[in-house]
Amino acid sequence: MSDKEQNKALEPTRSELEILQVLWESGPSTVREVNNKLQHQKEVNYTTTLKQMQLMVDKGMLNRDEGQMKHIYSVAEDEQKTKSYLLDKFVDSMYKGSAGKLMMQLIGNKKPSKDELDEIKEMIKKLEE
Amino acid sequence: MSDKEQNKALEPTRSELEILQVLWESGPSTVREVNNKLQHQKEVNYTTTLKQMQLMVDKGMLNRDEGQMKHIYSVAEDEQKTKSYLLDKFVDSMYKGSAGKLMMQLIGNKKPSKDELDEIKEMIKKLEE
DNA sequence: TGCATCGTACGATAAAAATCGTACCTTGGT
DNA sequence: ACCAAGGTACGATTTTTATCGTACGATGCA
Repeated sequence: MSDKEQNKALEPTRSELEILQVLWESGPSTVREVNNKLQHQKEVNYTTTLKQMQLMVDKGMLNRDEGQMKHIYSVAEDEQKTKSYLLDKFVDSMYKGSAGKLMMQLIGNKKPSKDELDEIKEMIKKLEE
Repeated sequence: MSDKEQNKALEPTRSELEILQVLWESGPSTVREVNNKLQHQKEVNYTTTLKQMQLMVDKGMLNRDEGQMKHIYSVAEDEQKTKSYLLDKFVDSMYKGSAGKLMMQLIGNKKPSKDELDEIKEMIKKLEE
């Protein structure tokens, strides 16, 4: 797979991302299951979701198990890999690659909980060793 | 301005974001200046950038000073406001709103420099007070 | 004054993304 | 064997985003 095609699998469009999120959350699913979850957020026709997921298979973004009539779809790329990729792109484009700047903003926007803060401190400690 | 339209001014498309970034970096500029900077990243026709920026004015995303022949464009929304908005959306959709989770990932991805780590620790300390 | 240069306006079009209708297949129950 | 229910396939279309060509107005200067 070429780099460009490779990136296609990592650069979901807005509605592709919605589908990925359902699959990340629920694990391998049928189209109907995904569509049902999507209905919670927006109105969308079953065949629209079906088509969308078929296209995602073509792009290598999803895998499909055609064993049974109800095909089972699962994400092709590792969840973390995709999220890392998107996060990096986000940091690079919005904060010129400075993780620190983003964190400043983040802490200002959403106050992390005490538990989360502890976890972060833990990570920092490990990094410093 | 309705909420939906309001959000339009805060939800740039990919190429709109490229233009915003130039303007954030350089301040108010002419189309030619923006286009020149864009050329560093990709090949794009002058009139394409012009049209794009005109559309952005229509959306309320940019302001335009037509005082001289060379119109001067500037971003309409505050840079921080837009970035906050996008960051929130990103955290919400990718990390279910957990700033902590994102930070963990961030620390794992881009090893922040020692200085950045210190800065972060400083912020955490302040938050805990 | 004529003309090359650089600017805007804007319709047309291309390309990408999203949506939907319809045809048709498979399965289980009666 | 039939049919209702629910599945896939896929072409067509709509909507959104991106790009460009061409017309035409301003300006400066030989």
